This record gives sequence, C-alpha cells and structure tokens, in this order.
Amino acid sequence: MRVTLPDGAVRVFPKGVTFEAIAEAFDPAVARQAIAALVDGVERDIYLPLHADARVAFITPDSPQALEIYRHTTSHLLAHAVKDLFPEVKIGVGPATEEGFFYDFEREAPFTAEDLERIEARMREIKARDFPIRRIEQPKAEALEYFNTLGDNLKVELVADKGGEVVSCYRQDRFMDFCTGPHLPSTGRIGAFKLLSVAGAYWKGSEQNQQLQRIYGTAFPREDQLAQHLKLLEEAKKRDHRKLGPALDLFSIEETAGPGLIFWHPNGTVVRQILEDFWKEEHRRRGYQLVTTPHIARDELWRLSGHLDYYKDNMYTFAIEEAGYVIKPMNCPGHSLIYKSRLRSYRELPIRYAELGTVYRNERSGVLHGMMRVRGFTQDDAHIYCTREQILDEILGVLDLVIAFLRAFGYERYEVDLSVRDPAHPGRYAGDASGWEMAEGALTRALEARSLRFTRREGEAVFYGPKIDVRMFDAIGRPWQGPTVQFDFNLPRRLGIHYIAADSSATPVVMVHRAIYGSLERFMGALVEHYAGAFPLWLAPVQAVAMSITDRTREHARRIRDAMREAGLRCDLDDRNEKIGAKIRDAQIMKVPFMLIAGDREAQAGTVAVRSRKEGDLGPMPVEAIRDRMVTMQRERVLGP
RNA sequence: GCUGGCGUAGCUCAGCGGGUAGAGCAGCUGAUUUGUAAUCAGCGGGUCGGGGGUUCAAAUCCCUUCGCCAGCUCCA
Repeated sequence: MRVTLPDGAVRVFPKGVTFEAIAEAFDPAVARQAIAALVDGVERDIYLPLHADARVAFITPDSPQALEIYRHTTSHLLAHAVKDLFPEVKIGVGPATEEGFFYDFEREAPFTAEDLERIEARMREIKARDFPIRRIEQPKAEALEYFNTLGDNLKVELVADKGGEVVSCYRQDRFMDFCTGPHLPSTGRIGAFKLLSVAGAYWKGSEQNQQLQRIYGTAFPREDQLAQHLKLLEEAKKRDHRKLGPALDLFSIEETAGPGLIFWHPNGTVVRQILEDFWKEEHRRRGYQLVTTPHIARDELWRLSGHLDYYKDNMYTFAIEEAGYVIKPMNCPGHSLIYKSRLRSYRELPIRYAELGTVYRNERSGVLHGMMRVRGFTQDDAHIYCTREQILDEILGVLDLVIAFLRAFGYERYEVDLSVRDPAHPGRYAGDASGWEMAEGALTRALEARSLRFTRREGEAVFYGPKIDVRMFDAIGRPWQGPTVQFDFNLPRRLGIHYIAADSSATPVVMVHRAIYGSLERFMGALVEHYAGAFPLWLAPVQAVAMSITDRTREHARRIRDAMREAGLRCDLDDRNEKIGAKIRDAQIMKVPFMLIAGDREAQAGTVAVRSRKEGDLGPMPVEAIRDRMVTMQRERVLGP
C-alpha cells in the first residue's frame, strides 16, 4: 500500500497501518503532536487504520483545522460532564463555532452559575483521567436503541434523520455521542477551555420547537491562547458603544421615551453632522441628487409596494380621518414616487436619488441593541434608476464610493459577499431570468474590475434581486455589517416604474438600492467601538481644550481657544480652578485629541504648550503652528495622532 | 417574541437569614493659584425601576409590569 507523505515522499506500508504509525515513520516529532490525519484532504482520527493508497498529512495543534477539532472535542467533554452530574438531562447538538463551542441540553431546571462551575470542574476531572476517545461505526438501529434506552429522545431524532445504514459515534469512558468527528484521541489531549454562559436556544433553530438550554464555552490548544482570547473579550467590553456613548456624552436612550430610540446629544450630533456633510458632499460630486420624502404616507403606497403584506408586523400604522397611514420603514417607495411624478426619458437616466431618510420599524424587543439595532434610525439611502446598458458603470461608481468611505474611516480590512439566486429554485424570484443574469454578471464584472475578492453565495439573494454586501473589520478584528448594493426587480414592476426608450416604448427601469453607512446610528456605534471612543481629529466632537494653569493665564487660554474657533476648529476652554494635571486627566478621559496649555511662560512668549492625547507633551510652540497643523489634519481627514 | 440573569444617588458598587439606606467618583460651596492623568475641606443628593401583596415592619419574601444584559428567532 503506497502512502504519499506531506513532503511528497512515497512509502509503502502494510494494509491496516494506523495514521499514528505513519506519522511515526514520517517524523517522530510530528507524531507526538499530531491530533488527526488528513487523508486525501479528508479529516480522520489519528488512531484509525488506512486500507488503501492515499496522500496523508497530519493535523497538529497549529494547523488551521486544529481549533475546530479541539473545540468540538471540548463540547463532547461538556456533555460528558453534564451527563455525569445530571443523568436526567437530554443532550442535543454541540458543535464548534467561530468563537468557541456550545452544547444544547434539555432540562427542567435552569443551569445556574454554580452549576456551570461544577460542570467545568467535572470537565477538568474527566480531562485528567485521560480517557481514550474512540470512533465506533455501528448499524443505525443499534445507535437508535442505545439512545432510546438512555431516553435521549433528541439524539434519537438526530440519528433517525441521518441517511445511510451505518452511523458513527464517539465513546469516551461511559459517555457516547452521535457524531461524524474527527476528535482528539483522548480527553487528556484537550487543551485550555472555559465555560462562559448559558442561554436559551430553539431545538433545530426553529421558533416552533421547544427551547433548550445552551451552554457556551471556548477552547484552545494552549492556555496562553485562551488567555489572549479572554483579553480580547475584555478589550471589546471596554469599547462597548453602549458604555462609551453615554460616558462621552454622545447619545443616550431614555426609558421614559421608549426602547430603541436614540437621543443624540450635542457631542454626538457634531459627529453625526460631519458624517452627513461628508456623505452629502461625496454624493453630490458623484452625480446624486438629494431628495426629501415624508415620514408618513397612506397605506395604499405600502400596499402597492408590497411591504404591507410582507412586513405588516414590523410597521407602525395609524389612522388619519379613518384612512390608514404608515410611518415609513423604507425610503424607496418615496423616491420612486418622485421618479414617477412625470414621464422619464432614457436621456435623463441614470437618475440617482439620495436621502438621509429617517425610518421607523417595529423591531421585536429582544433584538434591540444600543445603537446597532433600534426602532428609529436614519438610512443613508440612495436609489439608482437606470437602463440595462448602464448597470455596469453604475455598479462601478457605487463600488468606488464604498471604497472611498471605508478608507476615510480607516476600515482597512473588509470582505465582500455576492449573493445570487439559488439555481435549484428559479421560481422563487421576482423578475425575469435575463434581468437576473445581467445583474449578477454586472456585479461580478464590477467586483473583478476593481480587483475586489469576493465570496459568491448561491441562494443567498433576496427574492427581489442579487446583492453585494461588505463586511468591514474594526480595529480589533471584529466584523461589522457595512455597505450594501442591491438590485430590485420587484418594486419597478409593482409600482410601474418606466422610462421612454429611444423607440418611444415604455421600458421598465432597472433599480438599484444602495447604502454606505447603512444607518447613521449603527455606523456611529461601530465607529465608537472601532476607535474606542478616541475619534480622529476630523470627527472628534471636541478637537482641543485650551487650559489655563493659573487665573493669571485665563485670558491667554481664552485667546488660544478663540484663535482655534476662528480657524473653524472645535475648541473648548477649561479655566476652572483646578490643577493642570486634573484638567489634563479630564480631557484625556474625554479623549480630546489636543490639550493647549497656557502658563505664565506661554503667556509671556505668546505661545502654547501642546499635549497630544496619543503622543503626550509636544512642548511649547506658536499658536499658529498647532492651529495650522490641526486645520490640515481636519482638511485631510488624518486618522493618526 | 422566547429562555436565563440583572435593576440601590448622575456613574461604579456595598447593604438583601425582614427592623425604616451607605462608600468612592461626579455635583455644589469654600479654601488653595497650582506646569503635563485626580489639591484639601464642608454640604446637598435616593418613591432602593413601577404597581400590587404577605407582615406589626419590605431595598430584602411573593406576584405582576417596565427596562437592561447574554443568547435564540428575526433584520425589507
């Protein structure tokens, strides 16, 4: 039997040799490390035998596939411990996730924090016992009987749903779980882990089913990796916009007014208006026309657009003189009415309508989250109405705009998804196939033309059209929902949006929705977390604070403040009867980019001692020097210190 | 909406086998006139999220409601 090893060498082994033995023959150091084998690209348990020629490689704790195996095996350890401590508990599913792992359990009483501690302690005991973990392939009927005997009805359901006659299970000591594997070869090989929380989760992910208790945890091959992960969670907590927002006096949510509604304070409004101004400027430059549409409209409009049928539960409706009205949850029907207010010639196209439109949606109470998920928000919405021939150029224009914005805010890393039709169910979609083909082709070619790598997601398109979604990664590597570009083959048809073509026929227009910020609220929240509240100068609500050291230098400090304001900078004055250290501390806590300190020496010389929040004391300099530096930083939207 | 947890001063938190509420920071007043992350002293501040109940007595026990947090489901 010929085995091709990772270094390309071919060696002959007897049939039935285990991967462990192959590893040993390849490199004893690798053999000690190996946790699983890759056989012709398929992951297999390290102790299993090989029966035919194959390419064999080894997964070690540093391999990209390792993390999932560690986590998945730790989830089995969790279930094992829970079964030990609470034999009456029924086990559900327990996969590895991006962040760690979880396992779902059915149990009358809720798991308490103390239960989690006990379970974790038991997990450590089982790990210490170093039980071998072995794959068992058995007839489906036998596995069914096994889980039936235990009363594990959830597992029975899972096994029964599984196709084929033979199923695989994994056993460690007296605990056995239905699983495809692979797993670590023994419980002692499990690395560092920690249980984190317990939450409800619907069986098989359906709201119709019963709710189980899901225990979350995370696991890594080594302790230092776990420690680093926990540190990242701490860091994320410090950046939480729900903490920083009120602390920096940017916004608040008022219980008296209701959940999911944002009150933008003066500091937050400064940032918001910069976002708005920047946005308007960039859009006008690129041939967008700004429009304004009403906040309420007859439900007739929403019936025509189809939204009322589909999203009734999420729309706020009311009556005026017995006529039904809707508070707008979207801007597109309004923009389309402007388009339709008169006949449009092909000569006018493309038409690009843009609006910072405030909409209200009745989000279910459980989904509300700071500024990220709210009931009232302002979309940076624009709709492009064009001909089929113009599609590619329009998409290119949108992508250029998207890239410019990501760069301006310092989102260096992003991922792009292209969502297209599910080829298996062509009937599910609005519009004709040729339109979809053209749209999908244009999106693909535009992405390629701008050298944007993207993931094509079959069947992920919404029913009305294909789309591009951008995920942007913040300063500590977390993903955020970013810009989106969506074709719409539904609304033009429903609302009858046409243009008069060169042959004077009424031709359906191609409509594209697109948003860069998404919502000002969500984007603001993401920015706060991205910068940890320390906005770059061009966005900072307060760019500098002029500080007097004693009452003697109040006037000089005031003159410095005025000089900054004169130059269009946002500068406050701190002439309180406090020591300079206290003033600096307060400004530092408010994350003000520059502190402009006025003492006797500076008053004498007509200078200012500058301190940067990031770089510390920069020493004395002429007032004009720091003023000009800040003006330049503002104009060029510098992101650094 | 669902499961679980949590609501005490503006903020962070203590008090909770029932006996009528406390600290630090912030705020206010005064003293101090200060050189790169907290000057000192004094003072004021709370329907213990709201409502109902049990009790001689409730921040503490029970019910209910509102809000927040984690997750699930949802997100045009």
